[in-house]
Amino acid sequence: MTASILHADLDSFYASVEQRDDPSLRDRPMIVGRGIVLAASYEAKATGVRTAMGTSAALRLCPEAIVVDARMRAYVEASKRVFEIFHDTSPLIEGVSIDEAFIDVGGLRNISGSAPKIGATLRRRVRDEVGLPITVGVASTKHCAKVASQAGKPDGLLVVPEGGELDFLWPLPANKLWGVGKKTSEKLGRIGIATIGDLAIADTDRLIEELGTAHAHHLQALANNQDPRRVDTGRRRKSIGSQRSFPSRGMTGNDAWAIVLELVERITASMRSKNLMGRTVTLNLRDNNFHSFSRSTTMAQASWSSAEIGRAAKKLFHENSEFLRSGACTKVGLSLSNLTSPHNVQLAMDFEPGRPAAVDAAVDQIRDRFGNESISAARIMPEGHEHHSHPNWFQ
DNA sequence: TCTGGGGTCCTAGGACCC
DNA sequence: TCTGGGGTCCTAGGACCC
Repeated sequence: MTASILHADLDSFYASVEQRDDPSLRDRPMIVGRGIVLAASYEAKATGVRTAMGTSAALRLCPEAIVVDARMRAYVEASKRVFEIFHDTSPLIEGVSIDEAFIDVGGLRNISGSAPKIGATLRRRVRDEVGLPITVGVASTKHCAKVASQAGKPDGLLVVPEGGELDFLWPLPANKLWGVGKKTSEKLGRIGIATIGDLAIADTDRLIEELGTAHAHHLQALANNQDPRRVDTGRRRKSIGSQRSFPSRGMTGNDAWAIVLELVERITASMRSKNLMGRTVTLNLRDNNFHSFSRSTTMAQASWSSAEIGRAAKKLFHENSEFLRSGACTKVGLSLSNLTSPHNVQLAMDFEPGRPAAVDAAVDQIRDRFGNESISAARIMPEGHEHHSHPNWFQ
């Protein structure tokens, strides 16, 4: 196994974009996000500020920090440009999120050189062409490359040589493993596991008692650098959703329903633009003790119609109306899963001049099946052009 | 420290089918 | 009448990630 997997991860992505676009923010502690910290510059992180911390708490740690609002459009645009460089580097790209990807360069040695050389070139290009710092981890497995990029931050290139994986991994704290968070960390701590090395050689039966079979085997394998997962270029989205939270209590049932309707519109518009239909509708709720729960229903057919999804949401809403009207609800979310991409449907039919009713009938059929919003283009081909396709019929 | 908004994956029970 | 193993689908909850 050769070290040929890159994990490329933009550093403090949102904060770096802000510092790039506004020179007055450079080399200064700054935070993106009011409410909670979405990203912080390294100058702010040096004082203990962390992502997902309340902004007010962050300002207590770092009173001189400048706080700016998130500009999602700028981040999406920057991300696109960086991913273009990724795709220019290798055809084998697996995007993980807006700011990170795995890149398999195993087959490129004769064309582009060694993985570390490719990683160095990639970093230089992202810096020169997009103006952002990026850290690259290089290793023989996805997991090790991911841990390496975290260890290499900020603005670094960390290569774990073939055969050196365990020397690299074992001294690190167990929570550096991809998939070990707060809860799992605590469980590991209870049985005396502090480092990845401890986990690697821990008694498996004891581990299973604490974590369950699958989780225990998975983590112990990762700790031993056993990660057979390949860079997967064909990953498809599994769910799509939107949510709103309300810091204070006192949301009425009408407020909540208005928000549900707004979410339905947002989500169905997004689904149509992405050519996705969904069949399972889930209502996610949170109470004033920060306890979350969900209720879902599966429709007979996938849809992106706001009317159909709205009906499903209404059913879920009514089933929980007592809670929603109590004023205890602090968050409402809606998501669609069981996603499919509908084929572009072309309906070709002949009809006699003077019988447009036949077309109306066909459009009605489509409306019944896919919902009103699915019909965004309908054209009557002039004679002799009947076979021209219209690939964006359902965009 | 009083906590956003977007996701993924795993588990487990029950219904239902063969 | 009571019984098996194997499979899929649906629902709910939880941990984790960025």
